[in-house]
Amino acid sequence: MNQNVITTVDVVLLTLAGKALNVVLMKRDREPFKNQYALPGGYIRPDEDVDVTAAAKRVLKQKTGIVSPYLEQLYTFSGGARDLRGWSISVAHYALVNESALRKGGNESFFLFPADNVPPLPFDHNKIIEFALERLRNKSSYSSLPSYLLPPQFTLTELQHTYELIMGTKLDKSVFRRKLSDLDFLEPVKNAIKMGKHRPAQLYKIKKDNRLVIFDRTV
Amino acid sequence: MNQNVITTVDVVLLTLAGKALNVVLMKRDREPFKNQYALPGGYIRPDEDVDVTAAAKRVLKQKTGIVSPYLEQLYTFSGGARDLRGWSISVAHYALVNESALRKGGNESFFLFPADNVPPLPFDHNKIIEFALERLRNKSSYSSLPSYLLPPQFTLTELQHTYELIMGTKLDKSVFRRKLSDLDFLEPVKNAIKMGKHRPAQLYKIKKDNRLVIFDRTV
DNA sequence: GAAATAGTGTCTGTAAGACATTATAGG
DNA sequence: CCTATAATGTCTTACAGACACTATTTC
Repeated sequence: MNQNVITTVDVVLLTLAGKALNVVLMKRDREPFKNQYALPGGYIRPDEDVDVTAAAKRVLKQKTGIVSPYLEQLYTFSGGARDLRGWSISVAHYALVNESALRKGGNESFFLFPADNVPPLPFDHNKIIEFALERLRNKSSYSSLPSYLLPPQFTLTELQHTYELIMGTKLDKSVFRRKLSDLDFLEPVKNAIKMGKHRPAQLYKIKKDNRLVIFDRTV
Repeated sequence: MNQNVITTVDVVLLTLAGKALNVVLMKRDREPFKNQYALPGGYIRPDEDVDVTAAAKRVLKQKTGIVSPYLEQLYTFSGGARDLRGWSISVAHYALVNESALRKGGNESFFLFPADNVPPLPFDHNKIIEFALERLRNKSSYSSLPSYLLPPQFTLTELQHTYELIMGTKLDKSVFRRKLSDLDFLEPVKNAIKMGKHRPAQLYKIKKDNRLVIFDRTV
């Protein structure tokens, strides 16, 4: 049975750059919309991919060179209207990476755009990005998700600023730190101090290595 | 380009029956797993369905006769291992319906099973049901979602019991009602009173008709 | 010492939880 | 009257928010 459904994956890769949340876009190397900016995406390959998330990881790696520490299925976009080539499914994913890992691991073929100011894109890619941002905002309010945008070690102020940036709200320093210590998912890194023209700051890392921590309260 | 990916939808239809959460299952009318219980599901039909959610609604209607007041995309399950026929995608949805609407609108070809005691099912259908229950539990804690399991009019005690059943926790009556009135999404139905061998109870309905209400706090 | 940021302490208001009390039906 | 449930009130505690204060570095 041939249903003639095009099956693809797209990835919304987000990172912090220049004190703003940025989306990674690529110039399409083929028709349709050749040479236009779009999300990294591609066909599912049943012979290579064990499931759609594996497909998303493969596509991200092949197109950008990046292996993200956090990648999650977002939503499945579908229909006959979104792609000229026919009725299609895109299982969209989103991923987070810290900027230095992106600069180091990436193959330089991609471009960063401020997440709140993305140009009009082909297909329904603008909508997919909106979904990703909404998911990120929601999930950040009750999890350690924003830490994937930071390097492995960071100060509490850096973490707070990241939460503030994502959620678009100011947080009180004292309240934020009280909650963090209640949530008990960070640990100070011995002898790791961030210097500056002021009192130095203790560096922290996530306790459970590289695992998303879900809180029972909001930050 | 033929990718040979089987594209399907499955629906986890949940309802309240006998003071428990129940899943609707059907006996499969074709191979594989003919005559075994499974989730209502079917192929996506690009010529009929505008998107996957339309496909899920169509499949649910055709197989069970039911049009659910609430149906939401859940998660996309995929891979070469889940279906003998080949590499497949199932865009799973979940839906809620109150029991009397199910009895009235349904075509009697389905079966109810307690959601916490579903028999082993073909494909990854047990896993899909687990996902649906987890989503229902999560979303219920901060929304009016459980009201879709109740008739259009209900008492506050019935609503509270529904929340308790879904989330598996006891709630304090006074606290629950205080929060509900703060959340301001219910309205009493004039002259609608539920009688019994005790003080009669006021009947309520959701203010915004048939719309999911998201709270900024938990119930 | 001044500037800048790190890090902690204190007060207050509000909301949640526990529980008691009153209200209103049937028998 | 008793029983059962509806509906509301009260007290206490916990936590969020606001803000002040202290600490430690560079210049």
